[in-house]
Amino acid sequence: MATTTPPRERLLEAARRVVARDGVGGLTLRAIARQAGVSHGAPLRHFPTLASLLAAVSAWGFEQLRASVAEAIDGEDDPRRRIAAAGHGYVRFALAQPGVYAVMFRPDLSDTTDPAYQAAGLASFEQLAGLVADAQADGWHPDAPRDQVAAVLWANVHGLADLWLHGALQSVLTPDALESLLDLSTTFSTATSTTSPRGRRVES
Amino acid sequence: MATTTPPRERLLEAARRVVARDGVGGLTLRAIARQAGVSHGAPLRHFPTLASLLAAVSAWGFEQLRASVAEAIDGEDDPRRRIAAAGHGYVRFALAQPGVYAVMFRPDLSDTTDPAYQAAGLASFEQLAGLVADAQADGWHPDAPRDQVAAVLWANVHGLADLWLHGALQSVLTPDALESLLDLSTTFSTATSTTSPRGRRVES
DNA sequence: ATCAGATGTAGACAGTGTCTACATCTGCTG
DNA sequence: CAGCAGATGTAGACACTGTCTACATCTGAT
Repeated sequence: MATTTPPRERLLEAARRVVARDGVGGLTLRAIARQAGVSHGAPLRHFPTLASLLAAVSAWGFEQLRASVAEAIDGEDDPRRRIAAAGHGYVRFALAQPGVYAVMFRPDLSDTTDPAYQAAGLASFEQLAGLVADAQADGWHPDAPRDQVAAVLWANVHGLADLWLHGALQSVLTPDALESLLDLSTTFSTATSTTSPRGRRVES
Repeated sequence: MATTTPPRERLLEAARRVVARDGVGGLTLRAIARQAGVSHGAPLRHFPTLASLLAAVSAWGFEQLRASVAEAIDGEDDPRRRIAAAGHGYVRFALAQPGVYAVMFRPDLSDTTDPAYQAAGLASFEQLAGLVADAQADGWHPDAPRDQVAAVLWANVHGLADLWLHGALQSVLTPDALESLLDLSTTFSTATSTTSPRGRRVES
């Protein structure tokens, strides 16, 4: 006597299946309806528009992303190593759900004004901001604005994931280079360094 | 007696106008045709498909991107500062042409197998790889693989530009924070630092 | 002048998101 | 139990899209 899955959930799962199989190009309202086994207009009973359905898919993605990061940092104690581990968890999610990840960052597909979308995205950001705060308390870039540091770290891993999924990097690197890139990236970011380059000017 | 612009060029310019006005969502073949003042089927006389037309737009974008970076690094001598300046030139282009920039990194819109697209993208990458090689010759991360370093730097600025244009960062930062983020990002990347964190383990 | 190629037009087709009118099913209230 | 209200689904329509095809025009070389 398993409780029947509510139609909203079934539609979201159908959308995830479709985007995993056909990519964002094949992610149409009617394809989702077909995948869910309902008529083409049925999804609009639960979402006012395709963009709002995809916003819900994105919100789900942000929650999974947060879980993937949480799992990756679990067990690490050093604040800087936790940040590096978070990057690995981030990229691991993007590789596991490339279609969902693409939808999450495509404002022309997802309705980015959706409250659930914004809340999930913000929660994910604040997860990272918390890690930054811990590292700053540990002496790492203590004077830099926390949210700006978090934004830069986010951009670093997002750029890596996005370019990788785009295929731009595979054409110039070996197909297994992503792990090395991540290590290199966190080496840059979280190096124990003399914080500021104290104006080492090269006078001609 | 100005030589009449060939139809290919007029279509590309029309596409740029449309995406600048209506974003990628409004970038349809028919809207481009209307903007160019021709019938809806005319563009297909010059491009086999919409995706190939957008690939040409992207190729144009990569050339402009390269020019923007070239202009930004002009005058800088120190290799590390040239890399930082390149980042500013990169982001400046993305902000100046947000629509074109979006098309450039959207494989579901642009035909990424287009030879001109790939060539322009590769040339842009090699521009950056050259800057990396110069910095490495100057003692900056001399042992890291050049293309991997270039890929990470590219990811850093691309992630920043992409998240910024997406609007994700404006909601948590002030609208003029992008410049600060860029500086912070290059502080991370090109800091004069002890290169590796030499395994500073914190045993519980 | 005549012909070929480049360029453009207009109509068709399947597919899309969204709307509307109509059906069914489910649970509550009289 | 009867009846009703809301949730859920269906089927058809509409305007719009990318692409194809048949037909027109215009330009330049032979």
